[in-house]
Amino acid sequence: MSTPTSPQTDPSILLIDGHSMAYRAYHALPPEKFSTATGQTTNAVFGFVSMLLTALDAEAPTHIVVAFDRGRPQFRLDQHPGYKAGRAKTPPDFHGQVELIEDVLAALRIPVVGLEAVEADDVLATLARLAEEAGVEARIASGDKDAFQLVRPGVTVLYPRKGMTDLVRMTPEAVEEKYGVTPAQYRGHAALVGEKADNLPGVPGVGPKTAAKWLTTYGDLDGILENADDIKGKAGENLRAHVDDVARNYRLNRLLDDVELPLGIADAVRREPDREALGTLFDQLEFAVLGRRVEAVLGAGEGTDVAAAEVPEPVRVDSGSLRHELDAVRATDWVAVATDAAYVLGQGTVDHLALAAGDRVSLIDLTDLDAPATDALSAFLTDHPRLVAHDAKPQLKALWDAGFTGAHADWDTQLAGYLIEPDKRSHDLGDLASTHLGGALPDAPDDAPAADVAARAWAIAQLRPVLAEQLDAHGATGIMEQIEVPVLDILARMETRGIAVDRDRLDALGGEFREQADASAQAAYAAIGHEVNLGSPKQLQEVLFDELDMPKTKKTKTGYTTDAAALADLFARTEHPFLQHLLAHRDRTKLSQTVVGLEKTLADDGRIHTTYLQTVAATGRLSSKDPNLQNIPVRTEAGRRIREVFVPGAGADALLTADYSQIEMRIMAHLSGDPSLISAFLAGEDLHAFVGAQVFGVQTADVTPEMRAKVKAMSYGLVYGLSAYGLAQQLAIGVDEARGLMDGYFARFGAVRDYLSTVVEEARSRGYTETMDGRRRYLPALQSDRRQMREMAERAALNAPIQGSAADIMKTAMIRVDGAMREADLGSRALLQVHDEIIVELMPDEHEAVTDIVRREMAGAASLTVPLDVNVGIGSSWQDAAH
DNA sequence: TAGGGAGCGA
DNA sequence: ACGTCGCTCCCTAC
Repeated sequence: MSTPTSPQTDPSILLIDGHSMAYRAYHALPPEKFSTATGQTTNAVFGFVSMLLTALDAEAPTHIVVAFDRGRPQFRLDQHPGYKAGRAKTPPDFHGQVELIEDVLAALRIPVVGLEAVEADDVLATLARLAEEAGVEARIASGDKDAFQLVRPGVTVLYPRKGMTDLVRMTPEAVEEKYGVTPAQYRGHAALVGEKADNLPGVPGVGPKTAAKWLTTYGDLDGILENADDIKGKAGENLRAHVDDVARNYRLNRLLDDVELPLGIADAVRREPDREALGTLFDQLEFAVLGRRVEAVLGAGEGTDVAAAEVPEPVRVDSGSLRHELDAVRATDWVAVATDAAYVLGQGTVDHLALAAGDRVSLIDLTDLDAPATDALSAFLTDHPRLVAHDAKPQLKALWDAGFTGAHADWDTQLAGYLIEPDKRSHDLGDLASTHLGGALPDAPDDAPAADVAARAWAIAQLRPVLAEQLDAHGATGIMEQIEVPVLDILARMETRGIAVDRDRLDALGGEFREQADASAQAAYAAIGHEVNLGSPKQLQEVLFDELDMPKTKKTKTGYTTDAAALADLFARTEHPFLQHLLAHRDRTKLSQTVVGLEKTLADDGRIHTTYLQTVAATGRLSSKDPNLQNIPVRTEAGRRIREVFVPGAGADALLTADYSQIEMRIMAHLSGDPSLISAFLAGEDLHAFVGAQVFGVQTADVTPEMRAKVKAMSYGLVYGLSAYGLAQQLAIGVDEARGLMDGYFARFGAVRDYLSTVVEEARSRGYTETMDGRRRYLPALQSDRRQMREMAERAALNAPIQGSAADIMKTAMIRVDGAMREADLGSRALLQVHDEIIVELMPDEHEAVTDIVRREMAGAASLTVPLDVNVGIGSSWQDAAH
């Protein structure tokens, strides 16, 4: 498609009637199918944006403006106070969507015009005239038929049909075809027929056909009115009786093409979108598919493809020239490294490696290097103190696999992007280049994939100083260098090592769960007399609510929930055995699936190698995938049996688990400075019993298990921004009782309440929250005037400093533990991290030393006003090591 | 193939 | 409307 900045031989302007198109979208798309997690309806936004993309794609305009109605149409109201009266009130969820559309347009850098007292179509009519005078083709996208009067050579109206992406091109010929009148006659046509939506009645009994016939006979409306007396029949009679109405309609439906505008055609030149803002916005709107369409339509910075234009031709390096090349880049400050590392069948491969420093880019074909050159490169990757990569972790693993065992990274542009914008879903190099370099990466030519490696290295080299400066501005340089980079290396080693699994035991367990699941399914079928897919919520709803006529549960988007809590509740009411078997089946299939997932990822070396993601959790936590080892069951007896299959591997003789005790509550005590909470931790008492005693006004010894459970739920809930309603829901108690509990809590721990409200207010005024180590999370939604979004952001603001500080502490602990074990020359290594717990594989004779190290280094990872207690256990399996 | 429902963990 | 941060599975509609 055409590029916004390149000169065009055929300039054209796309003029969009914002309100009419948004309104059409609102009614064209079912709102229930377009709503975000926060409950925001987005059907109008979605429809508008897809229409916009379609039009941009099809018309490739060089200029664009969107006009919105604001205030009231003064000129028409003056003449006809009833103008647009009686129109259905705009639905409440429409207005907010117009704001969102304006947000999208701002991110796309599309100029928006909204004038008090002037309707959008008058603005468009004026712009169409200006365009014509400037020799610019105009395309008007409008759902308002009045626009048809503007059609002429050089001015086309795009009128939406049914779906939003089907735009009919109304040229002069198309208008004649459809209405039997010329565009110039269209106003008269509309005046005769009338417009219900605008409360402008026409001549009774005169429809499009008659109006067209009269207009062709008499030329225009004046001609008709002059000859009104000659027109026969009922229609003629009606016309004579309604001449005033028709004249009024004609005056009112004229679009003004001479309103004063704040911009001209030259100001409407298309500009590069703000991709960063657009990404954030589309994330919020949950427009994943549309986001990709934007890229397809707008191109990833096509036309300003700085990277493509400027990336220097790489120097091809061979064994003979390698040393010289390494010396050349060694003399520079930072050196960017990129590879084509990939994993195939659990084995890392890497064929090409590119280095970039300043404007010099060199490309090395690793498969072509002789042994001395390989050694030289290996030494370089080991010793150079300023290597920067993008998403270094998988590349390091591949390089280690390929024999470059000392390869390391000192900086990572992906981590930098993450620290700057932790809420973003992905941090592709291409995205960073678009955002910070003003142009996208060139596509890799199919015939020369290695050229892409060179371009990536070059982009990384350009990005490092830019991102380093931003990191500084965000106060995140320390976190990058002291925490994230060292952790990246440790994670790479943990992943490479993996954790050993007793395969036979895992298989046996899977069979056992499968059998139990099948038995439960059979029992469930028997209870209702037929088979049904127990995994289908839809079919379950039919059974429960239609067939068995049970009371309806809480609504979901597509029906009524069949989740475990609802099923348990239904069982309490109906005691229908089907429910019990269904719940048991759910339970067992879940466990069976977990086992299958583990079996699938169990590598030939008898170990499972998860992948930790360091740049996805907005709070600073890690996540784990393929498989996720951070959600292995632990709460039920059967679930814990899965933990028994994780065992020490060859050479090791035990596993050690070490976890922080109530780290989030301790951080809460520290950050709030609440004296009661602090003294509870200092006294080393059972926290929940202590809090229970305070809240219920009894001795600690008299706190019942029920009281303890309630207080525990509340304490943790507070960290997440729990409401009285939510607490009531969870504890199955009344909202009043829940509120009483919370009041009692805050009466005793007042500093906690103060802290929580301060956190939110500070975040609101500064724009971000901060962990103890200064890791920020930006929450612009705190300013939102949409309550639901704002409250969600407020809860995130409550939680982020606490969850994030815990994450920082754990990362620091991992670095300290790893360092201490190496320092002591121990062979034991950490294998897994589960947020507040690490799992270490113990070598013989190292149990005591590692236990000491882990205790000391974890407890010492932060200094709080309360102690950081660490529980340690050793055993023959993950389960056995639990304490 | 993408999104929803469900469920596991901290 | 009503508790944060994640990942994975299956089903279903497209």
